[in-house]
Amino acid sequence: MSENQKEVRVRFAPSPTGRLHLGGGRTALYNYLLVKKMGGKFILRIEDTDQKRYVETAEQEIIDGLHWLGIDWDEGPDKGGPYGPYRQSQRKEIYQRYAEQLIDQGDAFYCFCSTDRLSEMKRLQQQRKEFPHYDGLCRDIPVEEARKRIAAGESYVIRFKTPKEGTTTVRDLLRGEITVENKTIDDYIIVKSDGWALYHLAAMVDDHLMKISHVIRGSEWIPTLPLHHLILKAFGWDEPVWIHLSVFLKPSGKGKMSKRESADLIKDGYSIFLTDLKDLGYVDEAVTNWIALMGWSYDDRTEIFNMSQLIDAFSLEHLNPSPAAINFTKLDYFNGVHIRMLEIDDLAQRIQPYFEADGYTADLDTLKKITPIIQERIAGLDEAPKIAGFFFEKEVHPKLEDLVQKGLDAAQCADIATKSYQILSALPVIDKDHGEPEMRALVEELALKPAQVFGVLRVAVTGQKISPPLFESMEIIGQDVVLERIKNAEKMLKAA
RNA sequence: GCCCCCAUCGUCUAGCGGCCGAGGACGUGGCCCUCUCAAGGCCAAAACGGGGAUUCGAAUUCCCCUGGGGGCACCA
Repeated sequence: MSENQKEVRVRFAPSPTGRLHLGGGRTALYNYLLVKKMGGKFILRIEDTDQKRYVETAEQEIIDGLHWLGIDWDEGPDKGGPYGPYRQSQRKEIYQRYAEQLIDQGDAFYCFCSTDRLSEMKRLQQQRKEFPHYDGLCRDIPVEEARKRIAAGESYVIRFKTPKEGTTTVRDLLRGEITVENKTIDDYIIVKSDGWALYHLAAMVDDHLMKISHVIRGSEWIPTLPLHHLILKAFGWDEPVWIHLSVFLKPSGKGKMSKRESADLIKDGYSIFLTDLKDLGYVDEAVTNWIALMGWSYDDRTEIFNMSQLIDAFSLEHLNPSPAAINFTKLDYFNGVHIRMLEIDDLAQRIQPYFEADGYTADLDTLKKITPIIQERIAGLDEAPKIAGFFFEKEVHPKLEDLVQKGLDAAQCADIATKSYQILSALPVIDKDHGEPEMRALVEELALKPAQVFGVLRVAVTGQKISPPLFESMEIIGQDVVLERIKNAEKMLKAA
């Protein structure tokens, strides 16, 4: 296989330090779409070299979140693969070996500077309005001497030896060439004093060993891209195609969302965390569609996509490098659209947990009858019990003020209830053919507006001013219960 | 402070030199439909940040400014 037609291999490499959010989900999505589109392998790699920040539950949440979005991988910690292990914490020796190689080649050096000296150095530099960077004190300590000091027990880190002259240019697929002066690239630490490699070394080593062809990652990596290029060059390895995605900005467009702001969002029914979105009533199809379109587009009009359509349509060329503000109202729209596209049985099953969460015992058979009449009325799965919970209530408790319709008084509404009862009780059954014609005749007879007559019935039968279509609802509730509820409303109105 | 990235309606975006007196979508306003609420249909308001340059011709190319964002850890 020649250079330009090697297999597409991409990776999503999250750090298990927190929760999977929108930005991570999108990065994973684009990686996944590329692979599915081009044919190739998707690798999940866990970057857990920092044991201090490790969060026990994070890895599982990442896996759950990705699965929820419909993303799956070919190689990863949970499935193995030919280039494992896929958890960096299990690859410590590999990184040490490559770090040694860099030392031997003269591309890295041992550094014995104390953190005290380093922070003092940084303080002085900032005072002089310079950018904080390593001053090079240990840069030229001969390797033999350094190894003696290490043998004597001195603590050390390994730093990459950056050239101080010239410039480095790296090509990013959507931004073109990025050039920086070498003197602005610090002698970054690549191995910590505890022996663990840092991202800059570990990721480059793994990407090479795992034969990654395209690196799609967040733009927060652009500043260290030249360093990564230099590291790859020191090893003599091929470079992947670099693709740096834009960041997500808060809805106002002013900056990234802070931890605090992210936590506060939930109060408004939104969240940037994937697993929260599910609980909030969003369907995965909508979330996938939504994040796919923040930073990528297909053409000037198509925007409703399911996963397979996304795969068909995806191309790197349509990626957009500019930062995008998160627009939750558009997510609500996508959610409504995708909910309306679901099959009845599917939707019925998906709303069931939300009824249970709200304390209703909702059987699937009834749910399947309700689903068609609420499908286009809910913008989120969580809204289903709010609008249709009364179907599972033994009795409803309408408010008198709701029962009395605009332009009418209680006595008039009581009369409507009385007459409705007579009409509906005389029917063999209430369904889509029996009930509405007769009731419309009553509207004529009383010379009232449909809304007034149906309004009394709606509140009496559902207990709510807002409900799914009246007659379909009554059919599901059943004639006996409907009549009982009308009778009850009639009593309330007469007593008023 | 230094380095880097980005720049079309409020927001997400189409546009890759003439098809643009700038298209779509969300949201907003109005109308229609209508048993409530939705959904749906129609209409409207709404943008190329500024200045130079290149060109017969620039939203599209180049430069400067401005604005916004990201980075500057023994985190990723």
